[in-house]
Amino acid sequence: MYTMRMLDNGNNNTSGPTGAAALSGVQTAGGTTSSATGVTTLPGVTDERMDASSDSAVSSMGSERVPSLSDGEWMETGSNSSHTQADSHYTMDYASNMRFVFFNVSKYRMSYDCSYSVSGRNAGSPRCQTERTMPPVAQKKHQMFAKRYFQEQGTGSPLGATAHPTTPMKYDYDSHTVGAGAPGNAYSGPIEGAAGPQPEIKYSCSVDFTRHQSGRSAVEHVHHNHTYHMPAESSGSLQRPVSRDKKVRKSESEEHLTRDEKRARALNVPIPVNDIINLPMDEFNERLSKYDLSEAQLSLIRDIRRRGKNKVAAQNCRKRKLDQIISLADEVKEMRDRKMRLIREREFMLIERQRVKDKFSQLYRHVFQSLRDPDGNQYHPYEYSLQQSADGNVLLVPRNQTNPHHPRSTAMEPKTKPDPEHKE
DNA sequence: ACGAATTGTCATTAG
DNA sequence: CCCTAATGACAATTC
Repeated sequence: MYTMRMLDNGNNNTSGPTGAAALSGVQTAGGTTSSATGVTTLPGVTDERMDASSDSAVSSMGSERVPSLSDGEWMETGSNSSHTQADSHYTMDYASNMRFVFFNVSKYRMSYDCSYSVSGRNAGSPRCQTERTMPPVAQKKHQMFAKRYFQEQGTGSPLGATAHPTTPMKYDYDSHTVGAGAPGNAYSGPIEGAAGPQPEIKYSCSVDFTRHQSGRSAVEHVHHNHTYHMPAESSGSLQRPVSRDKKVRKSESEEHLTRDEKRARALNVPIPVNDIINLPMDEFNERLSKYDLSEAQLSLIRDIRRRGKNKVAAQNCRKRKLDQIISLADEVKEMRDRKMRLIREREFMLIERQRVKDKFSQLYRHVFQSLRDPDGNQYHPYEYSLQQSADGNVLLVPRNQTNPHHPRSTAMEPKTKPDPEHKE
């Protein structure tokens, strides 16, 4: 029975001391595993080889990332255009589909309602006794170096020779391969609302809606598929929208293959890519055990599974990040609104306070002026003031007896409310 | 040509 | 210990 671990071992064997192949550029540099896996092993398959190179991560990073090798190139043999029609259609289809889902989220190729985690798969994962060695981590720089090295040298990969430097790499990849979730969905909430009045929020709806359209011909637009993609089927075939027109050059099935699928096909991997990626470990291992797979195949399978899962994870991660940004934007808006409310409330309270103050002064004057000394004369406000004692009684206090610490307050602004009823 | 955005991948960490 | 999700970083590509 094969396990991922065994796959790793397989890599080790093949690629040497570094262990799991795919991961290290060093390995690749060594001209071993992956490149061997994806490319060299399959001499007869020219397309695949191109694919492998175009992919940023064939089983081992090193050689495969040859920018010059464009998927488009090998997909569209004889065409200088970097965009195959298939690509164009795909892009448009996808873009338009997601676009109307909306906002930035529309940018994500996979549907987001899929749960963030695919947990639960580990549960039944069988343990392998063989040692699993994480590949010594090759630094990315090194990996890239390796890749470029091959590219420049034209060695280690057939691609080097055929690569067309000016041909933009074309991704025919369909994320739906991963079979992640259902389309259209989450993110139906208007971001605009979230971002609210804050124009500074970078993620505005407008950005993407206009994207992908420019530069497309009217003809291409015709083929938009405004339906949501369904999760990939177990068959492993990609769910890229089927282009309904003219490209008949290659079989449609072939055109819609992802890079990994092409690689898998090149190595005659008997298990659908979708299954490789999505099957629970136990089922996955069970499936692997049914075949007698070469190390190259096992290595590729392992990489496909890893990439596939990580791709979904990355998409979820980005979606989540976007969610957080939106959420924070909402929070900011909410706080701003609250601040404005509080400011208005404060202004109201200040006005109210002044109003009560004035009213009190008026009452104070009225009470004070109504007081008379034994001779029937009014008390002079400079000589007396009204003060409230602790028990609530209002006292008429001579100014000179007031608390010296209190600045002589004007009669019009007593500290406490006088009680006309309790004069002394 | 240039920069921003998007996407896939790798490396790493944590559960 | 193994597997996987999460995530930062990078590179390629697109717009």
